Amino acid sequence: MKMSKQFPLNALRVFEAAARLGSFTKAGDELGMTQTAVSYQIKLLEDNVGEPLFLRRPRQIQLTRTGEMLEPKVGEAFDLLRDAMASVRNDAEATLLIHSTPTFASQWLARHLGSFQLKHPSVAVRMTTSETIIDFNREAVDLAIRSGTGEWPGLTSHPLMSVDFTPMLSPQLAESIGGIHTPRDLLKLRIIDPGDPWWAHWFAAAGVHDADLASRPASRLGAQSFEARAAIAGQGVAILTPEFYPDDIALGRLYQPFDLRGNDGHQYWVVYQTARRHSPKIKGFRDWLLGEFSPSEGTTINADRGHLATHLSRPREAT
Amino acid sequence: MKMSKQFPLNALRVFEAAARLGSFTKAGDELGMTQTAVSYQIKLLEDNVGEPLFLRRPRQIQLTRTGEMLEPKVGEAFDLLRDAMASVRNDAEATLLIHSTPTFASQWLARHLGSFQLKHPSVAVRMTTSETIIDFNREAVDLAIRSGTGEWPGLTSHPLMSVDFTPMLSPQLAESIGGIHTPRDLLKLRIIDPGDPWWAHWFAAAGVHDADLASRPASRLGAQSFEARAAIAGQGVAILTPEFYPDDIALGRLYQPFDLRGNDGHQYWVVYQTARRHSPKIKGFRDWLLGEFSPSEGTTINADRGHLATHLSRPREAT
DNA sequence: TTCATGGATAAGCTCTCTTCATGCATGCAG
DNA sequence: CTGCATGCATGAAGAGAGCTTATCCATGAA
Repeated sequence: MKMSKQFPLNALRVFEAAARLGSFTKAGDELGMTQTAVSYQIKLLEDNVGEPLFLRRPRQIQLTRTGEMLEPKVGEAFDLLRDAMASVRNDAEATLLIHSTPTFASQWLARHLGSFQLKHPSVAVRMTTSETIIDFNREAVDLAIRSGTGEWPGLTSHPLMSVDFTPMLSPQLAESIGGIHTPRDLLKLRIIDPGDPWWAHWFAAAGVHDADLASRPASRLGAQSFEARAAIAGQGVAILTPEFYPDDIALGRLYQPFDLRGNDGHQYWVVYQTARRHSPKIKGFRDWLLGEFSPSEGTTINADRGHLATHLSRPREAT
Repeated sequence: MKMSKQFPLNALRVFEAAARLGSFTKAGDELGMTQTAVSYQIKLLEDNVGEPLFLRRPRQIQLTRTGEMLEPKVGEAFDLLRDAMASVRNDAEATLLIHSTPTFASQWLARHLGSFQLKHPSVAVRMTTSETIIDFNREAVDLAIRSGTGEWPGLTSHPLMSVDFTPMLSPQLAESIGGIHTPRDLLKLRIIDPGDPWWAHWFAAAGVHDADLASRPASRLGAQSFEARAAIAGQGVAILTPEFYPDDIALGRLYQPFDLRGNDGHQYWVVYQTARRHSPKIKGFRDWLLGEFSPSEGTTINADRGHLATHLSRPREAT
């Protein structure tokens, strides 16, 4: 015997409406079904209970004693369910869980998030960061920002910006060796995190092939922002993404000696589960984010479920 | 938009079980469905809420914050529903509503009901009476006893006893005219309710065709039991159903001068809605009642829904 | 490694539930 | 008092939700 059908749930919902409204027809209207269906469901419930719940009088129905016993509890139960669903739905819109790389979080989101809050005052944002790429199935995250190729099955991704990199240092440090005139000049200075493949990539692009980076003392700081702090403090030259430091550049704390930027083909993406693409808060954040990156145009392309994201939309500045 | 599907009820039930048991598979077992179906229902609910409710970890699932919000309320609501259904089901078995003709109620049921109570101590009997035949759709009645032909659409009827009738009077009254020797002797006495068709029927059967009943003063008392009281009090001769007065006969308060009994083809029946034939309390009462009327055999035949009752089972005493 | 566990996905079928059409009883208006 | 409107029941037929079977995948344990 099926435990499941311990009691006919739908029939109870119909009963609740019928008892409340005192009419099968009205109940049908409220529930968006015909009077016939209501009649059927009530009978179903009566069969299940083994006892009539309504007396069918000519132009009205009336609860039996049994029906009167049932009605308040059932009503209360459905109130609870309605309430539970409503609160969850509201809450579902109320807090947005964002995951980001630490760098993007501290260098970009931290400074821009305020404008999103202004636009969506009812949404509370909670942010988590990690270098690893999270699995939406295992972590409670609505939306993530990550770098990569943009191809993640089951997820939709929109490109935000390309991850360019170029050496940066404090103007004071540059002046200490009489200015940086050629890429090779950089080698006179301490290289922050010389093991970073970005350095090799950039020097190659700059035509410097004999830079002996491997022999230099390693000093991986982990997140790019730490390296930036170190560079600002004059501790050396770092290879950074300029977009992340507009303020430091404007204030003269960081200096980009060459226009040449490296790019390893990765970009930043905002990603979310394709199945949830219609969630208002997700849509809201995505649209805001894309708007921030291309004020004029709002190009957006979806990945089809389960395969191959698409991209396009030029990064704000190409090399 | 369908109001009805405000929220997916079945999905909520499944969610409740899954959240409680911490496993889709176990929930499926409890609900008597496959893991696949559980997965489907949960996804349905998540779509509806717009937010995941479980994190799918390798060998376990875990509620998200949203799921945790939902679980207690939903659990409570289903407890309420379960409780409501249980109490109604119990109550459904706990009280039995019987309707009867006043005569049968006072003359037969009143004296025998005790044995039913003994047999079914958990069932409370509430009895209503009226001369009219009640409509099961309009009155809250589980089971009725009525006289008639036994043919009522939608109802099942079992014959209890034939409604025989024969003149009865107090022995004292009989003696006051030197005893009752022939049917015609009765005409020397006051006839209680001479307009009752039973009298004409009986006199005709007795071969007395010139009894001028119409001219006698009418005195309809309504229920047969009142007429019996009057007869016992010596106020005249009444036409009664002897089975109803075994005690009065045994105690010498009523006297049946002739074996001849009239019968107009009606009998007493116990009837109930065929659809409810499996209700334990109804079955219990019916079986008890039929047992009382034929201790040896328990013949019982159902009427098919909507048509033509059947009968059989000989009344305890035929004419 | 291999096995066992637990969940997701795909496709197809079943049976519940719904609608449509109709009937019946009653109350109300003219 | 007749005719109309209201409200529920019944029966037949169709749609589609929801279930099952079959299969796959990932992980933790032996």
